[in-house]
Amino acid sequence: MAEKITPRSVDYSQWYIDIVLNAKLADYSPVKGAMVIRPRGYAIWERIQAEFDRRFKETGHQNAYFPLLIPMSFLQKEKEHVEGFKPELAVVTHGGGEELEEPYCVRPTSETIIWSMYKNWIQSYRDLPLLYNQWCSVMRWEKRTRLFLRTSEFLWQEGHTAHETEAEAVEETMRMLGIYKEVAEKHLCLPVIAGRKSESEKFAGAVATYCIEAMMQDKKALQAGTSHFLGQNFGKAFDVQFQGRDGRLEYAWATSWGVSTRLIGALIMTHSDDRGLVLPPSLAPEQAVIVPILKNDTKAAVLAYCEKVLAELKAAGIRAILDADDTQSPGWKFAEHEMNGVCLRIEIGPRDMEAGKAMVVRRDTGEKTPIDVLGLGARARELLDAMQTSLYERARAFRIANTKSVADRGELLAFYGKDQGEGSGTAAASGGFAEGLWCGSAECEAELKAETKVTIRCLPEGRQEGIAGACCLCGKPAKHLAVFARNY
RNA sequence: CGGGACGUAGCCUAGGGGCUAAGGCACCUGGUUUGGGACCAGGAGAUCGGAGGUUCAAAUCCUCUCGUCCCGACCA
Repeated sequence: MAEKITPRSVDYSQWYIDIVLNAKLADYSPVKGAMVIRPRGYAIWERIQAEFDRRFKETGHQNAYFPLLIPMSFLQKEKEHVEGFKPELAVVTHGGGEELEEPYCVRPTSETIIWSMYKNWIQSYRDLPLLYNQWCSVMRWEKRTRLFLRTSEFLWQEGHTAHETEAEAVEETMRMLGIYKEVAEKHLCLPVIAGRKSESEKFAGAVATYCIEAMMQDKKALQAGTSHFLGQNFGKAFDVQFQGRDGRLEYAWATSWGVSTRLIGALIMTHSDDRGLVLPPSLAPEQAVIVPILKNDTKAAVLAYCEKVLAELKAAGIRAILDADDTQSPGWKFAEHEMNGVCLRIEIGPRDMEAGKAMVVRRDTGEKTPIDVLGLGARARELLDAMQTSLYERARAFRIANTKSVADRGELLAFYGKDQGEGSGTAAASGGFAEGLWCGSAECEAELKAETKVTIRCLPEGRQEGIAGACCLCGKPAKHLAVFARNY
């Protein structure tokens, strides 16, 4: 059984790939570095999208769409931006059989083309704020790719807003970070740390980058979303000036923020197990599957009974299916639905039918409970809710158990082990999150990275007050509390 | 872009100069089954990644090429 999935303890990376492929979430494509998102994976993305999109709209944002291709010269208008993205651009040099006068790049992110348009749309403070978002794909020519986590083309949303004042833009940056955290925790059941990036880790062209960071089961960090305060960098680069209430011209203040299909990778690496995918009920395409136990003499009766149960589940608002295929054995179906991450399995055979019961099995715990078919919808709902809570709590407990406060260099190095090795990714290899004080110098950061591959994931929000003590790297007076980890 | 491994059916693997390229999984047909990945019988599926060369003879040897994976470097 389950020879299809490499256990996490043997090879975490391979386990992850096995889950993605076997649960039919995605597949490798003929295009190097690009993957196909299959219907089962896309269905999850659609549910994630729906949660974000609703909140974007509730906070006043509108969806729009900008071109895939961006004139190369646009990228060059913001110095740091072009430096940051140039190495990973795909460039279009020909069109209609002729060489283009000016090459286009395939968007790696859309700040530049969007701000080139904002110039036309913003003249007065009355035109602000402009709160636009687009759902699209972007392309970054990555040298080394991993399904969902890093592919050359990926799906995401990018919000781009323009504001009258710095304070408003900062507020927007934090509002969106808050929405990311809320959806990550409530729906993806990912406990995340929200915080600010260090200078060296921030977005190319931003004044400040904020992020949410999650811990995967191998104790490595995964950046799950980012929100940038861009200051007036793009306003100036694209000459987006407006006349303010005082009659003076000022450059617009900007933010941008994004989450991508990488979230699906986070979902997998946080909750799934050696049997396959485990999904939070709120995002699972199938929340329950009824597996009938069919025997020759009782087949018709059991199936009819299952149909009634299915109707009751649906009436209770549960996304349920009936697996009536009689060419596969129940055991085969059990394994298959576990692989696919169906939250509840409801076994119904002649014995259950006689007793008016169904055997309900939770995907995350494997717990089996015989439940009266009368009122099954409501009970299933309770189980799904409990599962949603417990996935989050379990992940949170895991993160806490693998987070350590460190006072000095010795403790930090001991926590991560001298040699990073990556251990080809066995779950024990990565240490976890370390919390320590930091002086703020890029040298400390760079040195640590070179030595151990550990980086500052973020400076957690709300914990930066009253910092006193020595930098855990160099011993000089500290300015920040930092969360350290190896990351994806 | 450096180091390594590898391309044989949808997938995994055998065959390393010779006669009809072998097996497992998956697939199709029929039947018996069905409470943790069922069984029997039959069937379909391959110009052995591509090009060139050596040879009476190439999946097999040589050269080139394309591609994939792993490890680095790179990377929100």
